[in-house]
This record gives sequence, C-alpha cells and structure tokens, in this order.
Amino acid sequence: MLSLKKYLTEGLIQFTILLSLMGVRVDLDSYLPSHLPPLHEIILGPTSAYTQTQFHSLRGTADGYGVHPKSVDLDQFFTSRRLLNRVRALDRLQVPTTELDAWLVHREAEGSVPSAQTGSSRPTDTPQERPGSDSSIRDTLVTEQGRSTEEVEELGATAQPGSSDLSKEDIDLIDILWRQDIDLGVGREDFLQHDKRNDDMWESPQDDLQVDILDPTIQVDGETGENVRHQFSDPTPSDLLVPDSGPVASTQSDELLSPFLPAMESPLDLEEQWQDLMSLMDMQVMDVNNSTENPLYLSLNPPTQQDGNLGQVPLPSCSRDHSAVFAPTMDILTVPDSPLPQFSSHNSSDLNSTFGFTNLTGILFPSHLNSTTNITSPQILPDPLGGILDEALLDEISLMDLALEEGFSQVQTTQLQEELDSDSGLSLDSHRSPVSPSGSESSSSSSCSSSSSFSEEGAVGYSSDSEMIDQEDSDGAIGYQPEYSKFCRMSSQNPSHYQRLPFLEHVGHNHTYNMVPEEPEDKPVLSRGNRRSSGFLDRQAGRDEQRARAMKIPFSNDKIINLPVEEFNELLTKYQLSEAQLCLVRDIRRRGKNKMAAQNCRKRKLDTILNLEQEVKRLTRERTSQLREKGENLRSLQQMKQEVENLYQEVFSQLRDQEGRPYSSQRYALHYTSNGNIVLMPRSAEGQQGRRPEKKDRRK
DNA sequence: CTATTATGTCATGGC
DNA sequence: AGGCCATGACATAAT
Repeated sequence: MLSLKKYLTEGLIQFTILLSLMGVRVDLDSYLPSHLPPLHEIILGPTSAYTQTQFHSLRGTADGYGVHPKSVDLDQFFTSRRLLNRVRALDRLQVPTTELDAWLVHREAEGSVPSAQTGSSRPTDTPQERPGSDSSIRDTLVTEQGRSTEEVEELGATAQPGSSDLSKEDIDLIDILWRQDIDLGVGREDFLQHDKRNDDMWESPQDDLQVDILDPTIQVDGETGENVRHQFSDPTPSDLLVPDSGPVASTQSDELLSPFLPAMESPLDLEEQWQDLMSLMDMQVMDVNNSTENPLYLSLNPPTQQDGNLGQVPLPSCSRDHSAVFAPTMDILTVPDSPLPQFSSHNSSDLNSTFGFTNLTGILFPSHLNSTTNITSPQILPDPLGGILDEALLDEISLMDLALEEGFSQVQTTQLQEELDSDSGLSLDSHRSPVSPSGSESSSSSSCSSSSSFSEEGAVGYSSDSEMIDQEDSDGAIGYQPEYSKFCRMSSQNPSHYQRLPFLEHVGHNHTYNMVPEEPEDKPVLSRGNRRSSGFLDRQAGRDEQRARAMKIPFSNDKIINLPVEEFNELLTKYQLSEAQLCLVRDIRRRGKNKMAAQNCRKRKLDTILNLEQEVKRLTRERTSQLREKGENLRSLQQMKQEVENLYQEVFSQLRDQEGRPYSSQRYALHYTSNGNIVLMPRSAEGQQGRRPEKKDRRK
C-alpha cells in the first residue's frame, strides 16, 4: 500500500499542478508524504523544495518506500521538475513579440538516452532526416533574431513519443503552420528547430540536460552569426542537482521558456473556449461521485485563489466541470463489445464540434504505457483528453491565416467596398483613386483660368487663387495668350454653336430669367473677328460675355459677378439699363456665382471621398491587425491545450495499480467531477452516466 | 461611336 | 424678403 501511495503521490502532484493551472486550488499537502515539500512550493517554483539535500533526501526516502524499481527516483524527480517548468510556462503561453533571443544550442549527443518517461526507444534522428519524427523536434537549439510572433505555435505541434502515426499529423500541423509563416520570413527550418527547442525545454530528460551542461560551448548562430553562449555553459554538479537554487533552473525555465511564452493577458477567445470546454462536461461526470465501485478519488478543494505564478495563468476559473478538459473521445476506439460506444462518440462529437479539438491520442499516448494492453494496436488508443486539438480548430486557424495573408478576404473587401459605394453613392473605382488634390487643382485651374475673369475679387473657397488672373480689364480684350488657345479654337471653330445655342437655350429652358435672344449676326462677328477678346473666354464665360456684348452691357462680367451686392446695385444705378439688360446682368451674376459654388462643392466632395478612402485604408489595416491578433490567440490556445493534454498523459502514465502496473489508457481515464474530485474511471463506465465506476477507490 | 469626365447650369433648400 | 451658398440633378463638351 505504501508503494502504491508513493506512485499516486507522484502522479497527484503533477495532476494537482495541472488542476492548479486550471484555476482549481488543490490542497494535497495533507496527502503528501512528509519528505515532500509543500505543494505550494512546488508550484511556486524555485524554493527550498528542490534543493540538493532535498533531492538526495528524495532518493533516500524513495528507496525507503520501496519504490517500484522501474519508476520514480531520479527520473521521477526530473519528471516532476519538468512538469513544474511546464506548468510555470503555461501562464506565459503567448505569442512573443519580436525580440532578440539567445537560445541554447546543442546537438543531442549520439546515443543519449531518452527519458524513461517519454523517451521509449526512439532513434536519434536529425530533423533534416525526419522532419516530422518525434526526435526531430528535440535536437538543437539555435539562436535567432527577430523571431516572428507566429512561431510560438510550434509548441502546439510538439510531437510526443510513441506513435508514428500521429507523428505524421504532427508533420502536417507543422507544415500548415509553416506555410502560414512563409510570408513572415520564417523558414521551415525555423519551425523544426523551434520545435526542438521547445521540446528540449519541455521534455529534456536529465541525461539530455546533462549533456547540455557538460558541453559548454560557444556556437555561432546559423541565422545571425552571433556567438551564442550556452546557458548551461558554466554548470556544476550542484547546478544540476540543485536546479532551482542555481541559475540553471531559473534561467532554463524562465529564459528559455519565456520567449515563447511571454506574459500576456488572456485573450478573450481563449477564455471563451475554455469556458465552453468546461461547460460540456457536466453530463459526462454526472453521477460519478455517487459511484460505489471504488473509483480513484483525488480529493481537491474548491478553488479559492490562485497564488504565485499560477495566479497569472490566463485560464478561467474552472471550479466545476474540470473534467471537460479530459473528456475522452472514443471516436477512434472501436471496441465492439464496449457498452458505451455510442455515448462516447456522442461526447466526442460534441467536443469536436464545439471546440474543434484535434485528437492527438496517437501522438500523445506513449505505447509503453499500454504495457497491459495490446501494444500492436496503439492507433486505437482512446484519447482521454478528448482530442484537445481538433481539425476544426486547425481549420479555423488555417482559414484565419489565409485571411491574414490577404489582409482580409476578398468577400469582405467586396462587401466593404460595396457598403462604401452604396453609402456614398459614389464609386471607388480605380479611375477615381488616382485623383489627387493637385490633379483636380490643375484640372480646375484650367477652368478657373477661364473663369477667373469673374473671380477677380469675390472668389473664395476652393477656387484656386493662384490661378486667378487680374481680369480687371478682361472686358477690355486683353491680349491673346497661348494657354487659352483651346477656347479660342472652340470659339472660332464652332461659330454655329453660338449662333443657335443661346436661342435654343432660351426657348428650351424658358427660365424665369428674362433672357433676350442675341442677334444671330453678332456671333460670327465676335468669334471670327475679335480673336483677342475671345481668347480669354472659356466656353461658358464666353456665352455670358457674348450675351453681355449683345446686350451692350457697359461693364465687365467680372464686376457683375464679384462685386458686393451694394456695389453691384450701385453699379446698376449708375447706368440706365433696360429691363432686359438688368435681367441679363442678374443672370450673369447668378450663374457666375453658382459656377464657383459648384466648383467649390465638387472640390469638397472630392476631398470627402479622398478622406473616406484614407479612413477605409486605416480601418482595413486595423482590421488586419486584429485578425492577426486573433490568429495568434488561437495558436496560443492550441498550444495550451496541447500542454494540458501532455500533462494529462504524464500524470496518467504514472498511476499504478496495486501490482505496480500502469493503468491501461484503453480501459481507464481520469475524470473530473463537479465537486472537484478526480476519478480514475473505467472507460466501460464512462458512457453509462447512471452507472458507477467499477474501479479503484484510492482517495489520496 | 460610345463611355467617361469635366464643367456649367438650374432648382431647391438652408442660413 | 432678398441674397448668398451648398448641392443634387441635368446638360454639354471634351477626352
């Protein structure tokens, strides 16, 4: 019983860490053996918990407890510490910002023995040889500069030993993520190396660690050419044995992990998904606590507060329904005689459809854990975590990245543009975009130059003042200038226009203005003989000018238009004008002013459009940025789920029955209950909500 | 010859 | 109430 308790204690510590991560305050201190440090010290990190003395004490007491010869002891110690580091890192599972990071660079020593927990019997392959293999993700650490934020996603793609089938999934995941970062200048090699680094951090067994320590070198970073000094460059045995008290442990856990896991506030999406995840678990854990079939109980206190580093864990409080995280997905478990396939499938489908989890059982479930089961069929191992990473989630992320690559989708772009067009009633077509204020200015300048004859003093607003020409003498027929040749041409080449138009206009519009039709004989005379005067007339001004001449108006149109009302009235009183003349003068003034007003109005409209275009661009950039942030958050969530699953597997793999044998993951799974307990339940009982667990009543 | 653009003009409404 | 301005709608010439 003592040995069993020892095993369970080791597993419970790690499981408790996991629960603490999820916001559940776990009080296992009372259950811990006296030789172990208080749990909060373990969680909180570098304390006296893992001192050299403590380490040796652990060894000594472990022997004293008659530990199973194949487990714990040194391996357990490092396993616990590794788990601790992973838990610490979880609160920093976030996308790092671009920064310069120095990473431990080493190559796994040939023949280095993998961890007893995770190593199994994997060959030592280089990533180039087997990019997606388990070992390929743990070979080297390199120095790199300006690493993109997306690369943290590799943590989620960390392969686990034991299943070659799911290593391929891992490869696919890496490929997906790698493709997403191509445009960011991140090479595939970065991914693999990054993965290896992470894997080294997460799972490096003590022998690997020792290799690192005993190989202090300065290496040249392959990317930046910087000299990279090993973080373990000055190791001592005490550093190894007293990791938490020396720079090794702190720098390893903090400095190595933090670049991948910088502290950030929890994304809302992540919290929502977690809550959704938790909310699904009620029915599965229902009635489990009422079981009389001796389930393995792990007494857990309700969460009261999060302390220490774990207090920063951006996970929502999960005081209840924790089991949702570990809801088993039985989709891949084809047990014909199982009485619960339907229920399990139901649960898994729910989870998958809701959270988009990926079933990584094959990846994460070490085959050696199934020593009591059929090792030849590891691919059908059930996933007690219910598939933390689902294809749906990956699809979502992929789609998100697709959107990110294009800023945002074509559909969205089209919609946005359509909205804008419909709202403004204008088109943002390419022909309009190039229109620049200067261009319109010059465009208007030509008209202004022609109309400037009326803008002498009254022109305001958007009229181009620089283009104004003092036309005080415009009625005096200022000399011909080349830039007005087109108006001269127009006037001279189309005399018939002015022979008919004024009359037709008068008849057609029949405005209230008492316009007097000009004598047809006057037009040809003006357009043909008086080149000097026509040179200053644009086609519109010329029309009114000609009308004025026809009506013998004794002052210039410029004065008519631009003089203040008082002066204008004064001017009218000076001359004895006929009624027709007065009407024409007033019409000329009205049209002239309205023409300038129209020009100003169009300029304002154009400026408004340009401003709106700028606003659209700005909003587009903002949206792109937010989409990218969302994608990063999703990746972060993916990583966290992966880590949770890994921790689950770690904990489960260390549970032993009375005979010291590991539990079969095919037959047993850990479950959370609504009251904070953890139950090791037979899978055969999972689907039977009303039925009781058949196995194990180990309350610790 | 047609579509687009630029500009002028009118009607209307607000100040 | 008249004048001024802004602007939509329309017309027309230019491109």
